Amino acid sequence: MTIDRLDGRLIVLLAREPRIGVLEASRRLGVARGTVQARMDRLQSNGVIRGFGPDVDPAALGYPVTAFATLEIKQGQGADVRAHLGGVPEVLELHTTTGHGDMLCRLVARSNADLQRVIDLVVGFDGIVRASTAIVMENPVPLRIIPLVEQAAEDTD
Amino acid sequence: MTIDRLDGRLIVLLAREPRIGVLEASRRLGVARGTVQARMDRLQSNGVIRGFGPDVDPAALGYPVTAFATLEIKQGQGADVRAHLGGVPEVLELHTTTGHGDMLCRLVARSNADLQRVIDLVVGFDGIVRASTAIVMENPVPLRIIPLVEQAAEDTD
DNA sequence: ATCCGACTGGTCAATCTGTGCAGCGGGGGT
DNA sequence: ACCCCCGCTGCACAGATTGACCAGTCGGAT
Repeated sequence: MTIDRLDGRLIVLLAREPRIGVLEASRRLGVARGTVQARMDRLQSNGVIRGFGPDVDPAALGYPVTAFATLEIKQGQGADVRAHLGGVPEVLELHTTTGHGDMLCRLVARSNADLQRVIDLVVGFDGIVRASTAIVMENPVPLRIIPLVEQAAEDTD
Repeated sequence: MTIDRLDGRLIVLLAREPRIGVLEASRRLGVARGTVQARMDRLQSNGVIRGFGPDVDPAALGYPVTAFATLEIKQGQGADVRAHLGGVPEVLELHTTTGHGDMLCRLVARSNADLQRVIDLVVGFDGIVRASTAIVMENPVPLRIIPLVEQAAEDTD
């Protein structure tokens, strides 16, 4: 998929004011409503826009501590470990990677003390050989997509 | 902040069907429309729901490669490094952490070859002493929040 | 020259939103 | 035991938005 400048502007607009409607968006972008509708449909069926899920802040839910854990897995235990971690709510995402570890996961916890519980929960599983954890102190760049969208839109013309 | 079961059900519903309106949501949850409106307002002003940004898939934008880089920073260069990385669109998020590295960032690239360019861009900066990169192969658990929301809602009663 | 896809600008009925209202009930404080 | 307050309900209203159409225009490709 490629996106053009109008797609880019639309996505940025949606990101900045998510509650905006199709009509208002068309006014802002200076195009007809039908165009915005068509673009949004296309972006969604292309999979560029997966959806408009609510952006929930774990900290506000009582989970202010974030950490990343690098896991080393016993050969052939990958599927079991995936299933195990998938069942732990505090595991927000899980990746299998190249490099020193075999997996990388993002964890949240209610406190530093609670993080110990979560780590025990995660690591206390047979297929996991070793784990090393990095606690997040600051988040200078929160998960963002706009700069990339803008670059992708530029590259198209 | 704490959330109750109704908040939890509302968030889950919004996550599953983001385009749903207040009226339809109230029907599904079996409560009055005003209640849903009040809950949504509260969740948003509490910061539990940050917004409803479009969920953009970098892969669909032409950036199918994801990697995590652990960076070691020269003493006192933190602010400069943050600013530098903030200016790179391919840096989707950045954290400062405890542990072996000093920072952890998520990168995307157009290809494995392109990843080299991105890494050079990221690392080619004076304040960065060393970097180690892990390329993501699979993503068994994509970023999710629902299980945590459900747990938080349970814990409340 | 012609076709085609994309965009425009307009209409239509149906629906949803924001807002305000009075009534009701339980939990908590006095 | 009593009363107050807050949250929820059910309802109403005007105004705005949506999804679905349509014919006309435009530029690029064949």
